[in-house]
Amino acid sequence: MSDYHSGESLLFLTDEQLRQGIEAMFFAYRGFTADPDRILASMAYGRAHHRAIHFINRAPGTTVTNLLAILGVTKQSLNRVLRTLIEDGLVQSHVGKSDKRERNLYLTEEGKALENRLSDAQRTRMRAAFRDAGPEAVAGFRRVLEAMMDKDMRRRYSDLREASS
Amino acid sequence: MSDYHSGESLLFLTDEQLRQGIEAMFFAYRGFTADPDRILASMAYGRAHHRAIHFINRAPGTTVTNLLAILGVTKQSLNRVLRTLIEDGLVQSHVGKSDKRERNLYLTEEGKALENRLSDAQRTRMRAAFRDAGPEAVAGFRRVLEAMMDKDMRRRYSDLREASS
DNA sequence: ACAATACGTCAGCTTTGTTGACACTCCAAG
DNA sequence: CTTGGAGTGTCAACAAAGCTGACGTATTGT
Repeated sequence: MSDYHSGESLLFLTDEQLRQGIEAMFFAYRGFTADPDRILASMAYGRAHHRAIHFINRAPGTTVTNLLAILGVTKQSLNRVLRTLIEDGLVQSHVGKSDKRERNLYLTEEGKALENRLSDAQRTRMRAAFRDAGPEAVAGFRRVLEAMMDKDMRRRYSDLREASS
Repeated sequence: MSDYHSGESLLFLTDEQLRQGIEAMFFAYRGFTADPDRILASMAYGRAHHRAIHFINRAPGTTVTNLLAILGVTKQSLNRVLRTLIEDGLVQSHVGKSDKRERNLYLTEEGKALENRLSDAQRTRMRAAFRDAGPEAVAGFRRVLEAMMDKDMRRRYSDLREASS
């Protein structure tokens, strides 16, 4: 079960290598969320609020249904988070212009300020990691992560990339 | 705020590039946990059980305190998970030989069987991603992830790598 | 007119994390 | 040999964030 093409240069597909990849993901994801988590903990917010804020900032005017699909949670779960953000004046919900059933979500100035604080913290770590590893490593990082996504998530990820052109 | 050394080849450190890295981590981590999650959902277990099982398998005989540090949760939280695993006969807890305060944790045969099912699912996806991306991309992936870890987590990660030699 | 869609909300449950308090065992140092 | 502290386990209470199911309302499109 351990060697697939013994002798060839497929050593990077060893079970041991794969396990190291798994553990690297686990430990790195912890680092990845650590800085925003610290900021959020000082307020009444959690990771779920961060995610909502991030993607509303990324795609201003997005609808609830779209956000639901991106975040992969239930309506009820998102709604709880969204309601507190709206009550606290970080997010605005406007009735859709063409389709009045839809709500278009926007960050307020205060919301943008928090988004900036959070993603600044996260970007700082990411920037340091990218710089340490170098451009080729970053390209590889991105390639592996993209290959690891579910098919629909890969589509949404690509959509977001194209949207920012 | 967007360009740091305009003109140079540091385009990979653009805020936009960093944000894409952030989103890639988010979507990829979802894929990363999706397969084991599906298996666990069919039992009475969750991700926390998976993590405990993984690291007990990785370092048989590890102590509770060590596991606590690796997983980064509280004693009470881990204990709840560990207790159900012991009750269900997946994990054995032996009183330490030299220091009888410590408990050395081991997987039973049944525990190993579950560990195998779970990590098989996870490895399959990881293997596909690694193969798609190629060995150089994998090396870059690992380099970036390692740079993204907290310092103590990086140490634990290296320790685990060395331990399997 | 009617079915489907988008959204919000109520109620209840689960997992996994948290604090705080307390007890027990055991090791080591005084 | 006593005593302090480390390692462990457990009780209680709570919070964040996910889930299902059910229901209501507004709006849209057929």
